[in-house]
Amino acid sequence: MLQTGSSVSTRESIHSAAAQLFRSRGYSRTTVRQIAAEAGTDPALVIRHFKSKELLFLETMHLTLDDEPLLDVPLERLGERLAELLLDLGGSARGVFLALVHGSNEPHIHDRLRDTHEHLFVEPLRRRLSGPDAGIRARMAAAVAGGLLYALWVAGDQGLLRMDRAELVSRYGTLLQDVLTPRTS
Amino acid sequence: MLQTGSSVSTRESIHSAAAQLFRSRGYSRTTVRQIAAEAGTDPALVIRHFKSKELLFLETMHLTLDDEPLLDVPLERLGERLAELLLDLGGSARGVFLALVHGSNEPHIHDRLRDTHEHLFVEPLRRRLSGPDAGIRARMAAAVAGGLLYALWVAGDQGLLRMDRAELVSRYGTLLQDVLTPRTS
DNA sequence: GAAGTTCGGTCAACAATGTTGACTCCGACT
DNA sequence: AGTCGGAGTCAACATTGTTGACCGAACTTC
Repeated sequence: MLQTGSSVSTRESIHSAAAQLFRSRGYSRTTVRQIAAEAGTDPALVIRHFKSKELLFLETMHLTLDDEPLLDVPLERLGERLAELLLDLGGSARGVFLALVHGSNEPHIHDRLRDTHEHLFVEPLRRRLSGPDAGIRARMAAAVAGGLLYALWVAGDQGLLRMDRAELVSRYGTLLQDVLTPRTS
Repeated sequence: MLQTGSSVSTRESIHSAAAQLFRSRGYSRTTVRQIAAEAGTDPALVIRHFKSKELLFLETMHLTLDDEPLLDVPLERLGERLAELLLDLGGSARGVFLALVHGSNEPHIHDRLRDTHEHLFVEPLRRRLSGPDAGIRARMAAAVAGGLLYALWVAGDQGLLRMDRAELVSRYGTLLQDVLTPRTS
């Protein structure tokens, strides 16, 4: 194999520098030259390694959720557990989510956001539900979950942000629970 | 008065051209030169009239909601009415909402989105509610409402988009109603 | 060991972007 | 008549993503 020693390390330098910058500054506000500088290399090399800024973005911005907590909880506590999961989702997840939302003006990034929404929220919930409208309920719960992240992070609702976490978990938990397993009033 | 005849008309040409382009192509994908061409004028004039592309964006992208339908409906049908309102919100409102969401990487646009969320959803609902937790319920309902628009337009959930409108109104209506006026189970 | 090929790296350049400044022009007021 | 202010035009600037030309080193092949 031809020398890959140096290439791998610089490629990874670019990758991690890009991930950090995209998370903290978003897609449009981070420049290829910034990434190159942070990685200690040349802007041209960034493009050479990842073809384009957009592909680099797509390669670095992955949002995953450990869905074990959603699987091992009894069905009647699924809403509460999901609420906990969402409100504990801080740090890097926030940056990735916002970068995807903000960048989704770009078609490919929009596709990525759609996929993320699907297999981050819809699918795990769908697997826990049964009944003819299980799909619909899963999608609605996913929309409610996304709505929480939207209100907190995208819209920046100060009222919700300042709320006591326990109360928010409780209220949003029962709300999600009602969507997932409706009370047949 | 000094000649304002021509200036007003070109200024309005720029305004409407910008509004249309921002709505259909978003903030980052519409260029000042495109706006100028559409308005039949010069890129420099666009900046001269509106100081910057961002200020032009803020001046054109306003999202308003006719909240009368939320005021004249009995309280126990507020959720359903809100769901109808959200799902009828098509056309230009969709473009403005998406432009704000996508552009809110920019701090000033983020402020605008926060204000819009506040006085489009939170305030009208807050006014219809009473009780010690009225503010919280209004904010949560606003988050759910935003979540619907997020799932439909930002994430582009195909499952929800293909759903029967009447069923979506019914399901989301009762969901919102439960948030606004909780059943004390 | 010599030649050659392939890849990482550097540099300069390109087109397109938002924005600015210099300059012209024309209508309005003194 | 003259001057003043704002609208319009044009050329330029810095910055953006991206490309192509070159260089050097390491591995392969004879």
